[in-house]
Amino acid sequence: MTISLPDGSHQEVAPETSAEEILATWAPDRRPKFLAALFNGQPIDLAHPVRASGALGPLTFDDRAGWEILQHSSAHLVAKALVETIPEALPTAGPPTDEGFYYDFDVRPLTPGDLESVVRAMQRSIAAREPFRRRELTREAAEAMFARNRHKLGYIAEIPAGEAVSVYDTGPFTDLCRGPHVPSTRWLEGVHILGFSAIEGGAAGERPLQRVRGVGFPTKPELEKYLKLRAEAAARDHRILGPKQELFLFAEPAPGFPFWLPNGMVIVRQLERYVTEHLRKAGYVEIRTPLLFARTVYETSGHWEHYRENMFVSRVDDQEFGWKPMNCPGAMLIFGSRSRSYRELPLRLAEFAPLHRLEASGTLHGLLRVRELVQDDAHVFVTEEQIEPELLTLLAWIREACTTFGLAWSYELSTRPATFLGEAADWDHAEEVLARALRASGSEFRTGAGEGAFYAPKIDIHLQDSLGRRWQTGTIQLDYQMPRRFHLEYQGADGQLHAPAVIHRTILGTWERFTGILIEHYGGRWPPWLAPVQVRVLPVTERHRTGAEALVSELQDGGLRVEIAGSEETLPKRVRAAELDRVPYVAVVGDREIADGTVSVRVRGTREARAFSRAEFLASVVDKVRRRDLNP
RNA sequence: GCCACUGUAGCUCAGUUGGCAGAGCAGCUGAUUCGUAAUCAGCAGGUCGGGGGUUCAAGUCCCUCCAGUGGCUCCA
Repeated sequence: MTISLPDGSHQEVAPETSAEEILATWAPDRRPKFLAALFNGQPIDLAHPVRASGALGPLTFDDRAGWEILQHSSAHLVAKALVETIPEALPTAGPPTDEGFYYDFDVRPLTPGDLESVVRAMQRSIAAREPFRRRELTREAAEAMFARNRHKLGYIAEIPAGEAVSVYDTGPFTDLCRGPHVPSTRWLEGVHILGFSAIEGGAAGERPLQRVRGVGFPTKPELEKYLKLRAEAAARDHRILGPKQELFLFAEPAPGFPFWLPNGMVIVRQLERYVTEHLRKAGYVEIRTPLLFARTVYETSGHWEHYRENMFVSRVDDQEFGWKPMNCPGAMLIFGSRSRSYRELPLRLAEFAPLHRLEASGTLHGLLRVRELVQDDAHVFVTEEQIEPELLTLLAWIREACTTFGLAWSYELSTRPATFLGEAADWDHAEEVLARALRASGSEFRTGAGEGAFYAPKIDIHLQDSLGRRWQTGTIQLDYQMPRRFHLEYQGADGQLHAPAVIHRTILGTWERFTGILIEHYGGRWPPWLAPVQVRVLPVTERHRTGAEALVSELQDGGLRVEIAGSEETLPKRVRAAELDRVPYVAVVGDREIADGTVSVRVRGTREARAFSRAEFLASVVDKVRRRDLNP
């Protein structure tokens, strides 16, 4: 038998030689990293005998496939430990996920105490270095083995006839599994249980399954590195940092409805200003339409049929009024309020109005998922020919915006959902136009099949915070439905009446979610242009207050947001407080500074102070702010 | 909305088998007037998430509601 290896070399081996032996001979020094193998593109156990000529390569934790194998083996370990702890538990399935693995059990609700026992059982198994052993059974033997577990019987029934039914033994525990696995539980010493929760069971009325989630690493130090990163992420959580920096808060009688505090409003106003500057340049006009509309408007727009479960509805004089969840109906009514000419198009109507969405209570999540929100929204009414150039302008703007904020972004093309307005052919066309614009702008994108809005397909912008988590913010939707439903038309150059298309779009998305992401992305270290307080002035002693106040006025006259921290506390303590508050610039004024007209400036994150002339300091900060630099 | 868990001072937390509600930080007052990450002392701050129940006695046990957290479902 001839085996070809990844470096192009070949080995002649006897049949039934294990993958491990072949790979060990091929790369003895790297052997400890190998946790499985790839034979002709198929992952296999290292212990698996090779029975034919072909291409063989190793899999390590650094390969995606190897990573998944380790996650899946970790899931088996959890199942083994849980069944040891609760013998009547029925394991169902335990696949790898994007961030690790889970295993679902048909069992009574778990308690934290159960989890502790499970962890101990896992540690015992790891210490015992139990091998994962594959066995292939007949279908009948497998059915007999799992007779007590109807979930497993269901999986067995799904295995195509003719395909082997394989199980893996880990010590006395046996699980139905296609494999492959790591050679032994020794590989799982970096396994960590992230949590447990109930999930929807199979059929209605069945008890929920209990899901145990975790993540595995081949070694403890790798796990510790991951846990450290998670701790950092927790420290950046906007739900903690936001109230701490007095940006926003939530109160019990208003679940999902944010309160913006003075510091937070500074940031929101800066975002607003950033967007409106662009609106002016890009030919938009602003409108403001009602927050409530009678039900009939939503019947026209389709919201009543497709979005009502997410709407707040109020009854007024025996009439139902819905709080608007989106701005589109108002824009449609304005467009349709008089006859329109093609000369008015593209008509770009921007509206930053509060929107209300009755999000399910369990989905609320700080600023990232709220019930009252404000989008940097606009509706652009266009002719067919104007669509693509407009889309390209928008994509360029999004690129510019993400660069300004220092955020990484990605696109998702969300296509026709299960229930939708209009004709499938219109949707196919709109989806193609969006895809073409993305390609023309040189952007890569994923496709979210069925994720579109009920009235239009969309390009969603996903932002990544610095810890790699993804959030949807901006959106560009190409809609042929709503203009028709509102009977909108314009008179073309040909004298005929035509229906416009409308592009619904946001750039930053909502102030709420975008600010939440920024808090986590910056970890509270705001760029100077966004920082609620840009400069904090510290007089060394009370004698220097007048000098400090003079500096404050000078900086304020220059347009900066400045505050003074008087001498009630010692200087080192005030410096510490400023550093903890992440103030970009700390300006100290004492005898020396007053004598020579300078200011001693400590830039956030640096340990030493530098002397500037007052004018020079003001000019440099103003410049950073004007250019929207990311760092002070 | 579903399942589990959590809720004690502004924040972080302690509070034993049911038996007098505590600490640190923040805040306030006073002293100190200080040179780049914590000066000292004192004071104040609590419907123990809300309501109901068991008990001689409830922060602690039970029921219920609310909010939050994690997942699920959802997500223009």
